Amino acid sequence: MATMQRIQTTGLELFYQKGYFNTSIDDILKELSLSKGAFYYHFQSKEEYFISIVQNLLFRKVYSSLIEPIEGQEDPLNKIVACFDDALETAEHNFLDYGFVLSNFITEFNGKNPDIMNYLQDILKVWEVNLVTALQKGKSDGYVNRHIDSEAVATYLISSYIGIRTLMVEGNSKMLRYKYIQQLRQYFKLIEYKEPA
Amino acid sequence: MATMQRIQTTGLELFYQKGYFNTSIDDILKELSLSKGAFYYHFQSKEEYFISIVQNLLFRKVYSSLIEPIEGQEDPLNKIVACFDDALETAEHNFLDYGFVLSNFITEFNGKNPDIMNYLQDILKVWEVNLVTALQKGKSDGYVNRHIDSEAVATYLISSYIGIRTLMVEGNSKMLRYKYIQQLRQYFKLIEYKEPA
DNA sequence: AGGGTAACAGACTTAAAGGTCTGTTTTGCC
DNA sequence: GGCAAAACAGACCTTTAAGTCTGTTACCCT
Repeated sequence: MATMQRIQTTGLELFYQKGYFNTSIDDILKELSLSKGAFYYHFQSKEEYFISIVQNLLFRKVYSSLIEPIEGQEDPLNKIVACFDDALETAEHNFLDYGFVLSNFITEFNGKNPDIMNYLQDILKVWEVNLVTALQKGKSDGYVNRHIDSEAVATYLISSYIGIRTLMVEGNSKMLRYKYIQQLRQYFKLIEYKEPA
Repeated sequence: MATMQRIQTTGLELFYQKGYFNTSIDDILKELSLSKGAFYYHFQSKEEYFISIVQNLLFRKVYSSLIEPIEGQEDPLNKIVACFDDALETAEHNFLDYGFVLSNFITEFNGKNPDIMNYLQDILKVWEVNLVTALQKGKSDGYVNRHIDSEAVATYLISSYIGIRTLMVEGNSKMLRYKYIQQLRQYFKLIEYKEPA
């Protein structure tokens, strides 16, 4: 793999684990057995470097795990449950979990770097739009109740996911996941299409 | 106000706004026009200082805004909605919002300082226990459906609250709050006691 | 083969941050 | 008033981290 990509991959891992401000360039280079020269040959600054990670790796990561599995599918509600459950299972199996990458960064950069915040919010926006689209399609296809507010549901879904991932860092993630999915299913009972009596 | 408390109060504000690791002792002292000598007379280290803030100010803050308004009240579901709505309104009126203090710190310290993590998780635990108790009491008092899993509901509530507060940092907090409360009410329709037919 | 450029090594500079230490001021008390 | 202890000031030390710069190695192309 090219050096530049290796630096990005390792950077995302460490930034995720320790946070952006708490991870030094030296930490990353030590992990890779590389030198300052190598790093600053490929990137102008730590900030520009981080942005490149966000736009490449982070976006792809969120997309492939939370957006793509739902996009264009039939039966959005069950797909969403399955997708969220998969994502939580992955998190559960990490020995040490560090929360939801995207929301961690949003928390870390809020009020500090509006530039980076925009890139992060963009990813959230794509996710939200995709959920709304899926719900609307679900209405057309007879899976979703036509009276629900798709945008509000999408917001609520994202909120709860961000929150449960934050809670899961504490340890008892298996139980949390179970409870969460259980309540998500309950919630969806209100959202799904009901046969007219 | 005593110097020690002033240092704590200002510290919580700055830690909240800029994060713990991104706020220097000098930042806080500059804000207060105090010197290093004053600080280290009252506190042993930055860490011990932060812990004192968590145990005093942070706990009280969470307790008074999210726990106390629900504790021991009748009709828990409506109380929870009102309480959450109040808390979100406060956040909404901050020109610059920095998210939910408690979950911000949890995100920041996770994997870095298990000691501090415990103190933070303790606050979460108190919140959760209180919600569960309120829901159980609601069952006895005929406000809450006896078949619901109180612990799962509490977890789901905390998750969604943490999440919506994270989302609200981006700006359009008024709309987010509206959508969130709307969906929360929907969700509670499943939870509330239904008159036997 | 050799020259040129891309890719990298690593010492160095500069700034900031946590913490120490010595000295000074203020306060409470007899 | 005087004195001891609490409360604070601020220079200083040490470490760390971002970024620079000069020099060296590896690779490609004719």
